[in-house]
Amino acid sequence: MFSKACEYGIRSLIFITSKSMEGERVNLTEISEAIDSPSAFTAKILQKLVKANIVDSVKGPHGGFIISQESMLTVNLEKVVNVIDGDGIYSSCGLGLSRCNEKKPCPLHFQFKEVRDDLRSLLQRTSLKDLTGSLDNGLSVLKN
Amino acid sequence: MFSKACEYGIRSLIFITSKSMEGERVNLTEISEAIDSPSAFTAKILQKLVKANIVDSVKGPHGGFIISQESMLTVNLEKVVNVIDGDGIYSSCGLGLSRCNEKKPCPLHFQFKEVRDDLRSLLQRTSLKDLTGSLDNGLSVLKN
DNA sequence: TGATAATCGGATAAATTTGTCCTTTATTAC
DNA sequence: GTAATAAAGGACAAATTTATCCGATTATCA
Repeated sequence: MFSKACEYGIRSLIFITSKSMEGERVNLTEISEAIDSPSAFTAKILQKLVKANIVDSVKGPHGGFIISQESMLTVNLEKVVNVIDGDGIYSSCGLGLSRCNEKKPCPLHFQFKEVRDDLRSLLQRTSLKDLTGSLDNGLSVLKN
Repeated sequence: MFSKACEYGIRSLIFITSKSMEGERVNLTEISEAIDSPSAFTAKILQKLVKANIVDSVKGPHGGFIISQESMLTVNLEKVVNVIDGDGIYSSCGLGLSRCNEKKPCPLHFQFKEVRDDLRSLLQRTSLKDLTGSLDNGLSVLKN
């Protein structure tokens, strides 16, 4: 569904958000251990997210990544997915046609559009903060 | 969403089904032209679908691919996707955790499961024949 | 029975995604 | 200011997906 990069990106952000709520910055090592991801690869993804102003980074000792109170409320998964994977997953044709729309649909267009729209609205209405609740009280995990 | 291979596979099957309803076999060249796909790559995918008994193939002059009346009714997209891409798209974790379930869910598990289940049920209830109707009366296309 | 038309199957190549390594740059603490 | 620390960024490597090529095999028809 999502790329590996996107999966790592979302998991990173959830972890960072969880720590940021307590005012703590987390560094790359902590992140990649917490979410069980290859650290150098995760670093690349975080760079993208920093450039997209989703997360802030601080260099030097006690540096790391942090998300502002505002961002954790306003940034939703749609934006995150869009930054990493692009908008293909909720906008492009299920059968791979380059121009598929109501006027010239693929045979699956109308049925598929519903599922795609549902996915999009799920991603839209889910903020980073929404995802940390279950994590913090131990009802969900970021690795296994 | 689906791999390129899967997209080509589904489009191929829709085209073959459409022709098979008129008792016509179609060869690889006709298929890859009709759906605008690389023919050698499409051949590989069709091999898989032949082995999975979704489509029949006949070698030699006037050979080609054909789908039985029974198959076009009983084969649904879930089976096709499963043969080509595996069942990951409707069974595996949205955030990439290897073991994610109600007991040990990822933070997105329950919301994501709904969309995934909707996708699965769409694929389950859609047979190959279902997809040919709009194509035959020109209301949908397989390339553009 | 031979020529031909078609799929089958293996090897290989190109492109993309995933992942690593190393140097540079910025920050903090001493 | 200097050393230690952490992200940034570039180059490269591995793995996977996408795609091509070609010989082998099989079936049909004249």
